[in-house]
Amino acid sequence: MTIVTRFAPSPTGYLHIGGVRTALFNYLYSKHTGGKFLLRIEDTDRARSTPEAVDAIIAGLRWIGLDWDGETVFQSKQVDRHRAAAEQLLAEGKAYKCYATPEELTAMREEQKAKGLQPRYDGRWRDKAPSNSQSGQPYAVRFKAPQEGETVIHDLVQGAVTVANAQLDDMILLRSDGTPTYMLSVVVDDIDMGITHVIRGDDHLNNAFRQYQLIVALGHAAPAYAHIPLIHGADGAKLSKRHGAVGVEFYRDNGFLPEALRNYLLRLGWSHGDDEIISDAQAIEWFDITDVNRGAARFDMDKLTALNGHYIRQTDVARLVELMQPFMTAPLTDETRLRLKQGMPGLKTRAKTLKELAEVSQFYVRPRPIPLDDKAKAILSEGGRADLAGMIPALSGQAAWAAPALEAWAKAYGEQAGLKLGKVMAPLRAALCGSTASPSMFEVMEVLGKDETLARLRDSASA
RNA sequence: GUCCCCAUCGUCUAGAGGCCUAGGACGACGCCCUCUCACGGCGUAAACCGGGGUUCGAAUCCCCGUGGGGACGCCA
Repeated sequence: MTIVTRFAPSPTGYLHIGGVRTALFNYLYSKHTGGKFLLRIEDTDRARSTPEAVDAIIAGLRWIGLDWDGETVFQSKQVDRHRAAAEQLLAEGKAYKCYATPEELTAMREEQKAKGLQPRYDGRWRDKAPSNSQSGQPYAVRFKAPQEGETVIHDLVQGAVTVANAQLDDMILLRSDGTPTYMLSVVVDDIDMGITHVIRGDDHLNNAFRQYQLIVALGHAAPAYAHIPLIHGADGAKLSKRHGAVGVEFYRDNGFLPEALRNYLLRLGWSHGDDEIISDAQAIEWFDITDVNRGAARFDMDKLTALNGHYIRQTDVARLVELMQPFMTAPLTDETRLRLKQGMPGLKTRAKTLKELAEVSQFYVRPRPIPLDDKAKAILSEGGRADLAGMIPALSGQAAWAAPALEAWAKAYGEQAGLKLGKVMAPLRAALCGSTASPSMFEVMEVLGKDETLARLRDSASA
């Protein structure tokens, strides 16, 4: 049997980071088993679905690198199929018409809550034929769910989960305006798409019982279910908008690498011994849905950031220069691009995000005179300027302009001037980089070149 | 409230009854490397929610409690 999984987000504005993990698990499981991974947009909530939101989901999946098989399915285009399924159940006596109004049902639920009961439909139209007064009125179609016994889901993650059928009420299949509900749509679409494994957030676990019954009523075998725990925020509650960074675009726009996010998300609720850095190939080889933990995991930005730093260090220089460009304040010229490529080995160990990488790289691309931060200014005013003035003539005569030669020069100069090496380097750093943190100054001087180096030093010495 | 799920360092986790004096990673702290900041290396502190069982033996199995989470829509 070929395994077919799907990711079925509803387009509500952005691609939720928890959704990305769900998609990742679906993707990985299908790849691991040599199956297919499908995408279905659950856009049946006409009020909330927008083309922009659909685009955000697709762009987000592309960015994170989760490709799906076949055409994207839009649930809204399948309504005829959904409605036909409801009609079938109605004809078979497995569903019935309910004439209760929304107001009436709200009142019913209020009453139940007041009595401390679980609010649920009381089946008032389950075995009742409409009277004459109702016959022309709008009605909803409800599923005639079994009321006795129990339903058990053998969940691949949660294990056997049992619920008493008495707990489940008769869900609505078709609204009074004739449109299908989510419960009906998922089931019909999963059948039509040949989904064998439903891997989704465990906020759907309760729904699974109803969907299972519905599928069986429609005469099909139920798929295997795997309800994975939700991602929680630092406070332990379901990750939501108030936690801040919930959309994938946040991570993309703040300089995270897709491979880092993938690796991080994979390790949330799943592990392979003590392995932390896991390649895509290893993930596909090792991942099994039954190994996913049952407890929810909290999202830890620090760990993601550390992982991102690791992947940045792994990434080759040329790719980093391209990736960091959107974070640069000005477009690169041929000269600055070359400097960045040459300086990148020293730059990339100093940044954990592309955004930071762009920041620590600024001094290579800024036009003279480069701005100095407060600490750099302090170094220059506390004697640094005079030290620089002394170095400039000596450096001007330096012929071999490569890091090792410059280091030899600096040591010799320090000895001769009675300055410790650190004392020689600090003003150079301040003048050349405008700060007190930088890559090795010898490397910086080499990359900048003699002319630019001396020009910057003169800028500061004379300021 | 009712139903369902969960429970190992601050966080992510390893752990399938003896391998556990509980391992790794992030974070924290200290040291080393060093022209600064990073990177890297070394090290320290830090956890089995509580109570009962079962067993020769329990982080691992069972029960109860407690705590946390999720679901209870003519939303998806």
